[in-house]
Amino acid sequence: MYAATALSNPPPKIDVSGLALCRGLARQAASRIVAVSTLQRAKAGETLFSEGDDADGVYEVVTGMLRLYKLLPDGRRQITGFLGTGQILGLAPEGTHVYSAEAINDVTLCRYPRAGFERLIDEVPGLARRLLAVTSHELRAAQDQMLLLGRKAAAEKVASFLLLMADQQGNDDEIALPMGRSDIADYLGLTIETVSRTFTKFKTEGLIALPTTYRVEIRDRDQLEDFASGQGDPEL
Amino acid sequence: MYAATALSNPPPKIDVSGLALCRGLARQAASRIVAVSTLQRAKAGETLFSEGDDADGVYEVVTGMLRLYKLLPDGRRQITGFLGTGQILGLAPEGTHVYSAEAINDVTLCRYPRAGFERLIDEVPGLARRLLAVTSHELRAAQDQMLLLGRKAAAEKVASFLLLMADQQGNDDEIALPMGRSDIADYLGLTIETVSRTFTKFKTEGLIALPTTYRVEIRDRDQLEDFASGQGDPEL
DNA sequence: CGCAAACTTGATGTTGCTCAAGCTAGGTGG
DNA sequence: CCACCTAGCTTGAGCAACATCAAGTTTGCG
Repeated sequence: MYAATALSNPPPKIDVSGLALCRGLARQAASRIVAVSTLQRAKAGETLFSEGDDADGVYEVVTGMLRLYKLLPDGRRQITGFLGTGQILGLAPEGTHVYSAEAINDVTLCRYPRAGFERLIDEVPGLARRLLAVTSHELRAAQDQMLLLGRKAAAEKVASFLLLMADQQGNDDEIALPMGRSDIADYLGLTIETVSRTFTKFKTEGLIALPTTYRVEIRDRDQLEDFASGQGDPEL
Repeated sequence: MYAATALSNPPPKIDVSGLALCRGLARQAASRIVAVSTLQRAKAGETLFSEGDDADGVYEVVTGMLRLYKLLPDGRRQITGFLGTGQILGLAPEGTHVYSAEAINDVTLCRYPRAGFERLIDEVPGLARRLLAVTSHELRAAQDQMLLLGRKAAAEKVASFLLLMADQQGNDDEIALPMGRSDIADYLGLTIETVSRTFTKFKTEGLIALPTTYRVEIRDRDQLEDFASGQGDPEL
């Protein structure tokens, strides 16, 4: 089912049509991009690259999930995003990565080395535009996250997070959370204790169920959406 | 001195070479872009467009300063950026603006209407790539801001803000703050009272001087930088 | 079955928010 | 030209939300 399974040594042909970076491009354009790409794997917890490293290429997540983050000198961490299948990372026109990237679980990636990729941007029609769409979409997500971090209360942050995850995963009310509580806390600008307490509160109120620590079931999406937009019942 | 002054009815020729959007493009490419552009002005407090509006075009700030922001239904506001001379806004590949834009003081803009601009992206060599650089740079700023909003304490936020403004303005220790305290508060995820108290504290400690409400002089950049990166003396 | 890591729950503390007065500067009209 | 007026800034006192510190408890793995 997963490409990762099929890939277990030695890696066979990639399913070209599935690469998100090529979505919307002509067949010939897509095949030129695929030509420079290589598959890469990372184990859970492994670091792909760190903030400040030379950007050696662009990556696309094939399976698994990554966390992107920035650190303060004293170790405080802000996770800027969780990336799943089809999402792009590593675009760094200024030459160095501005965030670190780690695998949350085992991850398969498609890597486009910098050298070849840079050339393709100018040569492959539509590619620059496709990348523009990708970064614009990321920018939009970043702005939503700024609103969340700057102006939402803890319960509103957690509700927004659950709905975002549900959205990313398509399936409406059964969410997988591959990341731990401390990743969630560092994504929402909270502590793990506050995240945990809020989960418990939502469970007690019947908004969600927690079959396991890493799995959430949405029970009352409407009320969760009210919370996420700041209209939740403050009594709860 | 300002283009705004020179422009007072009727607008004369634009100084093409000064348009930031065209930076790095060939002369002929630049002139095609300028051909579709029009000048536009906005008074202090005026709204350029609101979140959810159809994106009718791309803008470049020529003089003055804008605030970009998002709102929650109950009126809580998060300012996602302050834009000065040479900065681009309004790129919205999905067709609608994802933030609102207002003039802080009187502003002069260069507007590239959507219709013509879309075509140019495909036709003008290097333009798509130039736009990619612009959005990548914005994305970088957005990620810095996420770290600030999620993980920095009040004094660290204010110190970071002052240094950012100093940076944007080039001149090292005399900063103009065209925006009011409530704009600063909504940018940093604080209240105006906390911003005001922190300014007073920095002044008392000799890190800054406040000749007027809208003007800051940096007196001890090193210590301000320590604060901004979270290494400031917690005793202060 | 035992161990360690991660999560949950509880008690207490602190930062920054809220509410409430003053204060100041800039603009207006007498 | 000056006094007034108002919007915005500053300052203060009390409070609430979330962080911190400290045990327990669960989960998954060897």
